[in-house]
Amino acid sequence: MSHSKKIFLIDGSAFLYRAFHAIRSLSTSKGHPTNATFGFTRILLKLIKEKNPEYAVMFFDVKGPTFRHKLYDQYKANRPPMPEELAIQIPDIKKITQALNIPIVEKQGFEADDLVGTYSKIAQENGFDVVMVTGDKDFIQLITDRCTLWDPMKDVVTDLAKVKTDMDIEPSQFIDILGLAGDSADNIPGVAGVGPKTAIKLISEFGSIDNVYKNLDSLKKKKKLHENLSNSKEIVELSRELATIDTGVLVNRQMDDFKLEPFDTKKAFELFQKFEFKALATQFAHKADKSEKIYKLITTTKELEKLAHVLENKGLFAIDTETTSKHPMEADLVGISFSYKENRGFYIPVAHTFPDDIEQPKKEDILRIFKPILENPDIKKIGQNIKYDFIVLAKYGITLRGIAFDTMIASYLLNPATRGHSLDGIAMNLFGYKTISYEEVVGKGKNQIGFAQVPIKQAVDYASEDADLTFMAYQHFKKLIKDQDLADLMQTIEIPLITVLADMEMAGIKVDVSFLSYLSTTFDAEMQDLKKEIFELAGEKFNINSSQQLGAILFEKLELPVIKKTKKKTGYSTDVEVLTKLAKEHELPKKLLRYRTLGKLKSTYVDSLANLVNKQTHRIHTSFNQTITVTGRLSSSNPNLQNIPIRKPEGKKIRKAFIPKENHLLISADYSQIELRILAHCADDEILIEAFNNGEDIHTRTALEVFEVLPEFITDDLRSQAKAINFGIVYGMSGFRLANDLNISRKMANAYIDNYFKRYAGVKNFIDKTIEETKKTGEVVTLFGRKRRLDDINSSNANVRNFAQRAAINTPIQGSAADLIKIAMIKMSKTLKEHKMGSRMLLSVHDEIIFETPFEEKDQLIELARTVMEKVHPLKVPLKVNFGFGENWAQAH
DNA sequence: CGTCGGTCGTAC
DNA sequence: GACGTACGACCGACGT
Repeated sequence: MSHSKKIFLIDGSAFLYRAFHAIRSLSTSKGHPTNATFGFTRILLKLIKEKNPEYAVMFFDVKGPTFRHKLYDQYKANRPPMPEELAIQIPDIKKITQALNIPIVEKQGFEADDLVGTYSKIAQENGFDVVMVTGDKDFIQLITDRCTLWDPMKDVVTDLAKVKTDMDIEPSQFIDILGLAGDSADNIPGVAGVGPKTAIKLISEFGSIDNVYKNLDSLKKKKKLHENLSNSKEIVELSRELATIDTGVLVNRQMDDFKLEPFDTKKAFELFQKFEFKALATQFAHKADKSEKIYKLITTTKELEKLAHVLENKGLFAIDTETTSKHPMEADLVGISFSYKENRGFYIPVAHTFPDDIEQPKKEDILRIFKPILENPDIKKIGQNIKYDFIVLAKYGITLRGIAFDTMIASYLLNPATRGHSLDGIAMNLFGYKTISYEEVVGKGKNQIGFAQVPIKQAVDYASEDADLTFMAYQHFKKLIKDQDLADLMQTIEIPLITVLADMEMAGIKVDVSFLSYLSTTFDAEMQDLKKEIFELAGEKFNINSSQQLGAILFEKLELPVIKKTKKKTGYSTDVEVLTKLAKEHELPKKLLRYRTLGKLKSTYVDSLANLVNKQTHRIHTSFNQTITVTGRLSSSNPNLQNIPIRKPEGKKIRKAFIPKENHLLISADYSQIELRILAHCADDEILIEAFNNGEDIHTRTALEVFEVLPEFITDDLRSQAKAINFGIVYGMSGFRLANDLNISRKMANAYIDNYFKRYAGVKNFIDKTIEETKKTGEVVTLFGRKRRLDDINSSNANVRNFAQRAAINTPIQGSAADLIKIAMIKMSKTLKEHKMGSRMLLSVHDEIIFETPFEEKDQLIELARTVMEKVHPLKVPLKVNFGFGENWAQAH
């Protein structure tokens, strides 16, 4: 077997364009386009991965005229100039090529093609096999038994044999084909009426252009062709010359210059970070130098005391707990790690069950030694999602005090639009550091073990690293948070909120399990009946929960009218709107609607709630997530207690299952129209402010203004239409949507909106100003300085841009409301403690707080909560809180 | 057998 | 195309 060396000659310029057009839009969060860069990088990595080249070189065109322009002034004259979006990516692309250590060659006055041709020749003379990496057919002329063509995007190889069989020509004859056919992309004319097919036929028949013209007479039968050829002799010569790739460019590089070096991983990583190629960045993350890290296992009493002493003296450290569950209310402590300095970490095993010969310290000793420090508010603690650690430690009688910073929250505040603020991700982003993954330690799938079963030696590295990186991330984030003016928001709202939420999660809420099981049974009974009837109506059994199968029954078998398609156009829509319309003409959709309602309630609420009741507390402990939403709202999960039904009677039954503990009431405190009040404040709108100051019904007032009728003519229907308009304003509504909602014509809906903006001129002005400002700064800000970047507001895509515009209106309103209720919760928590109340806050549902209050405290609680919540922060309009109470959540509302 | 996108429906 | 913010159940395609 011969082992001649192989070199890859890459036509970089061709790939620029192909990558640019293959990926339509991609850009960094700051709006810098990266579509071409990404596509280019992908091709390059594919090449390297699949072909593992020993030698390679990348060629680019150089701006400016080439010898072809001198031959023919119209050369490439029809080409539009390179799009600006692409031009600005070229330096990026070159940087990446350099980081991957692919040599770049360019030469003034020549195209990449000519350099490929020249080096192809030189390489072969030096005994190399050559692969020309390009999608451009012109290169066929260069193919030899030692030189092939590879199109990496289509993964097609063209070699000598293929040229011969497919076209029945020698590669060198391909130039003559181009000469006859021309190339519209390069504005090379060729012969009129002769395209690639005719050209191939002619050349394969006659051998060359010369011979075609020598034998022109034999084509006389084909009159038109004969005529065109006769008229084009000069042009054909020119075209042929233009299509000829120059293989004799004067160049000065040696083959050895193209021997590849390993990637500059660090540089590549940094570039991928910069361009926000997350998967690639992860792939290129340099394993940071772990040798400088010192992680220590702490087991003896002496060591425990020494560590405690050091932590106390430092006055600031990161803490992380290892446990048996990711749900803190279910979790038992397995170990604790600390770090007070970068690259240092300490791990205290508490309850490992892996049988190794390391003796673990006694739990009582650990708690005794560390409790004073952990509970000392003057010793500052840093955590990554420290609410979790707070709850775990609370189970061991430790109240974590002095929480000063949470890296997860910092990451969130810096960019709330990012999904996920895990320590792994943060370490990657800040330091390009790849952490030991949780899976690496505990395995995954069915082989997964609990952290307690992890050998202590392994746990030391994993757990210490978490504390260490938390500390390091803190140092970085602290500065970033300050620089971005987020420190106030962090210190006065988000950090104090952590323990408030932890208390609420620990408190949980009691549920009437037997009532839930009764609901489950009755829902199920009705569903079974409906199911039978639906199958009879359909004439067959099918999966009712499958919208796809349902669509087939409704629209194909029963031939009901198709109202709308699903978004992806994959099928028929079967949502409520559609089924409600169909219900008028057929029983099946009617029954199905009922089935859906019950099924939803049963599976999403009744049954799943019953499963989430804690075995020890007999209550449901949701998680309030502080780092999820883009606007600053909280979210709730496991279960989500923020979307328990209320609007329809069957749904409302589920709220009856949420009950207070004995001798207590549930009290709901609900901000009235908080978002519209914030709008009134931000927009400084005369009518809105006046209406709220006078305590008017805001929807009625809107009806008066928009419909221009006298108060005595405002019907319930008009009021509810006005309500829809008010909602729409906050969400950045379109006439289309309003028309749909109100079942009126689009014209009418637009007229309402026009009228609204005429009357509420402050609101109109606020919307215009907000969008204008967002265009300049690229971000929106809430009353308390919470930020959300909206770079899409300058997008050239109207859909994307409109979306950003609506978000620009909604975010300050929704986000400021979130700020306010968070402050109210913090103040309420403090107030309840100061007054030594038996009442507890249990839940928060965006504009509502739920309390569990001893019977005798009811009036006091309401009075306190009213004061705290209504006076939470002065606005240009008063804040109003409505209270409800009762022996279940349905009554309290 | 897990993952993930699509569809649907619940809340504020 | 067409109103903001969430969570989650279920299906079905796809990959291991």
